[in-house]
Amino acid sequence: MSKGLKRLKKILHNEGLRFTSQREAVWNEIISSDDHREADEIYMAIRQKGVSVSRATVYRTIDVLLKNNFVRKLDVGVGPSKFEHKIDSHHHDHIICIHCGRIEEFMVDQIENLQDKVAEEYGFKLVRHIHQLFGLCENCQ
Amino acid sequence: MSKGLKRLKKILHNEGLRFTSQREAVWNEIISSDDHREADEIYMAIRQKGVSVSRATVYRTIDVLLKNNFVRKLDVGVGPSKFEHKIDSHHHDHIICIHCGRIEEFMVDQIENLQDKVAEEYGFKLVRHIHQLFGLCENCQ
DNA sequence: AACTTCTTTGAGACTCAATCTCAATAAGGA
DNA sequence: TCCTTATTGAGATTGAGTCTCAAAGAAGTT
Repeated sequence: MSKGLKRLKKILHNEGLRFTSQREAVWNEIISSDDHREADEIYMAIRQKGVSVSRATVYRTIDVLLKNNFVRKLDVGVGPSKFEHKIDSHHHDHIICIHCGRIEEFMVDQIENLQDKVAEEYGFKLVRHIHQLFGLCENCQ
Repeated sequence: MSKGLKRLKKILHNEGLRFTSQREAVWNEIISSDDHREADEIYMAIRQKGVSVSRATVYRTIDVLLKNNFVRKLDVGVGPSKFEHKIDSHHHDHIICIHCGRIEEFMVDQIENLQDKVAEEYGFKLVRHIHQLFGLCENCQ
């Protein structure tokens, strides 16, 4: 059994959930790509491969993965949310082209530290953050 | 005529739009509060005051104000977007309690500068950004 | 003021991502 | 294998936001 599958089983076990072929298919599809994809793209990709699954199950499985921090949800401000797996991937934020939709990832330690400081100042216990830069990429200016 | 009303007329003129009582009412309602309110709250507040306006017009007017940078849209991750006016208000980002919904504003020059640097690195011309910290406020921990 | 043109409004239909329903199915422990 | 309980899926539903289009109204022109 692959390392990834073991992780999925562990997550499901921790949540008291059952291991099903649908959940396995969603998991496999999500970890198979480093793209930022919407739920429907993931759903279609699974069906393309001949596995039977419903949209509802895709959304439900993504919710479980989100809750367990194996998937990151990305609201790009227009249209449906996008998702990316977090396996072997360190934290990063996004810079998004408002014209062509291109998404690049960035990570600046100093910003992360300043965020922590802000949270502390306001007495907040930080859980997550959204940091997205919107603009025009070099091809769209 | 108030300074605010003059501004509204200027915006409308610049966009080639007409000055109407509905647009005036939406504008007045928005600048009358420093809260972060959703479109429907603004709509209800206007009607409460006896002014007749439709939801569609509230959304349409907010769009005009957004486009002209007199209103900031705030997606808090759950439920409808919230709006706040930007009159006499400098730029800021938000730290949001995921339990009670409390919203505080913060602004760190250093973060803003680092963002500009990131955009430059990636060849992006920055248009706007979203920076939201989610966590538990002191009362909800 | 009256006329004309063209924008705006509003009630309600519509969109669409996401969630919910509930009967049928399947996981997994005994 | 049986039994209990979670899961699935087709389709209904939700809800924020947008669109439609006939009627109302703004603002320029005479």
